[in-house]
Amino acid sequence: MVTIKDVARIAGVSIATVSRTLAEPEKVSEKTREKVMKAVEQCGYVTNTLARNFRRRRSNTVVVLVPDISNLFFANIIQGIEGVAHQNQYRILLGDTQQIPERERAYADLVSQRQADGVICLGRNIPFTYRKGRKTLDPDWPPFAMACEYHGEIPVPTVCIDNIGASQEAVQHLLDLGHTRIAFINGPADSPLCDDRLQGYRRAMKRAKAPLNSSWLTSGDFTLASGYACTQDLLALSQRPTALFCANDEMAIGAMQACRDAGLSLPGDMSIIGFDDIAFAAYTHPRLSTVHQPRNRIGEQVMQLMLKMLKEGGAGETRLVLPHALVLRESTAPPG
Amino acid sequence: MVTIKDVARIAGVSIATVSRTLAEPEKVSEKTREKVMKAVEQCGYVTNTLARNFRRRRSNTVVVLVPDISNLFFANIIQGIEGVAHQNQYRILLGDTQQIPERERAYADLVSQRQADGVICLGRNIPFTYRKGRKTLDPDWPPFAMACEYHGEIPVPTVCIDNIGASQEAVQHLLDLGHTRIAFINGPADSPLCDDRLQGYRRAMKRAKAPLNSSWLTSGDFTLASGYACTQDLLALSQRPTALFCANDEMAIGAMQACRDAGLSLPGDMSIIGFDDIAFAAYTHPRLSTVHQPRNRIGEQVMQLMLKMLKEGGAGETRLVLPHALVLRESTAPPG
DNA sequence: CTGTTAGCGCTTTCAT
DNA sequence: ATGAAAGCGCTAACAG
Repeated sequence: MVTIKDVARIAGVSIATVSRTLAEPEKVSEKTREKVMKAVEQCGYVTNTLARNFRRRRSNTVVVLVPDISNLFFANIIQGIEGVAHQNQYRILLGDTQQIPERERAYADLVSQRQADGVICLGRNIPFTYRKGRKTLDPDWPPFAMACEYHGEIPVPTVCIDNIGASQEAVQHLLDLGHTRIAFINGPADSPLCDDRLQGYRRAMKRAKAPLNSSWLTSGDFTLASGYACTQDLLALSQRPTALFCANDEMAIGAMQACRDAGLSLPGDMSIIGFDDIAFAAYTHPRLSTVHQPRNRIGEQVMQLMLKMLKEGGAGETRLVLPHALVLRESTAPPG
Repeated sequence: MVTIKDVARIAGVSIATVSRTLAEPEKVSEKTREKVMKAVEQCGYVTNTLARNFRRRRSNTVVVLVPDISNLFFANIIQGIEGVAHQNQYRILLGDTQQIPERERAYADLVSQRQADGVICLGRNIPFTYRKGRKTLDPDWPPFAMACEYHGEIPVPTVCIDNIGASQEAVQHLLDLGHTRIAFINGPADSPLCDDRLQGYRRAMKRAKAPLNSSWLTSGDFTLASGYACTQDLLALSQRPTALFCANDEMAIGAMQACRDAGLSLPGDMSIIGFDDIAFAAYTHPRLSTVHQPRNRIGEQVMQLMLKMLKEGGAGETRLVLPHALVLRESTAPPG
């Protein structure tokens, strides 16, 4: 293996000079720089980043915890994160946690082991141990930020959208079309984000004086299959809803299938609106109306936030709320 | 920061003993082990993996190069890779290359920098420089394997399916239904995998003595939009096909939409068959017939292969061909 | 079974 | 502007 020593020997300078030339070229005379660069080329030297990171006590790597990479929603967020990371010489260590606390912990531990400098979490669990009821950030935690999700009590720096507002708008759209029997297929109940979407739903229904029927409140796990199953339950009700608001597009697409299988025509017999605006939403039949989230930007912004924390330590009580947009396509119509 | 020295001091042993206790507990007396473990707990010591990796000259990290993580097909493969990696104390550094050579190179370089021990490539490009026309593995390359894709000339260790056979079966299914005017929406022409799928298509058509019309051969880039666009072109032809074979499910779903927009009924006016069997394929209208690939297993196997190379160096001319399966759903029918 | 010791390759004072 | 030297925290001979 070619090391900095070899380069120094060939160039006839000290290893310190080689190191400087590579890291801070402006601090070295032009003549020396040339000599060194020639030597580097000649022997094919590549900096051993492992040694550098070890010495510098940081890894230029950020762990990104994803609940499930086979959930399309996260892909664009990751691309956003990765783009900014790449521009800033940072690497992304992707952890697909499947919401398993042990795996979340394992990845977060990479920071204590100096394999990573910070943690970005796209799921709803904080991957560090903390006393239940804690309401402040623990100064012992490494640089840590969340995207999409947020914590109910601890003010973790976060990039997200206004889930209450977005949800309310989606339901309002259904109400505006004349629906009042509107069911909601939400995500897991223990998620603050889903809490907010539920609140938005409630708020819209209440404001419109539409009946709130608890059997119209179901929750799935964001998969196609769970959307299908929840819809089957909803269709079996004696008081059938005429419209469905789903907390993500996958469940909405599952819901569509369940309706078709039950012989309903869409959107005539059932209006359906989703959330996220994944690419597939524009390719369903009928095309799915949904709430658009700026996924790429969410990723970019949370990585920027992380970089800031890495440089300056702490980011205060940042909560960056990015704009969403209702995208109306073909899956909603006035009640038959 | 708590280091191995602190633990040694508290436990009253040498740092070597601490290191041993943590790495090879069986080589240490039980009494010492207890002392050390207690000291570790007491001061909250965590091994600095960066220092360890530096000393051991390996990182226990494998780079996975993905052409596009927002392409669903890759997600399950990555999950397979990650699962096996995790079990073996390996980390995955995910590189979303967008097929940009510069980015592929940048990620592959992590190996020369000792940030990673090997490279798994899910795309079709070899991320190392090599003379055009080379037909053998370069011994200077780090442990390197491909999944799904493979190289036309260089015998890179690979895990894949029989693309010629799978493609042939898909087209044969269309032929069996009575179609002869079968168009093919393939992926990018410079991909060996797509070459094989084209060959399978040709073989099936030839064997059935069906007409081979070059205007029925199109290629997209595996996205929904490209499937849509290719289909529009196909529908504008005076000699319209009655069936469509698409090289992935996304393009097939795009094709479905284009057909519907053109007023065709599915599968009556147009049979469509896809490739991959992503989750969405079972939730289209009509449900998409397709070729199933064992994505999780592909990922698991390629990581196993990588582990083997990492341990033993070199894997010979391995090409592991996993079984595929035709999944018939509702999107294919006899020609109207 | 345990301790001593010599680095791994690099960055970073501190002199010069 | 450059060099000498001191480690970063850990592992792995080697000796005892």
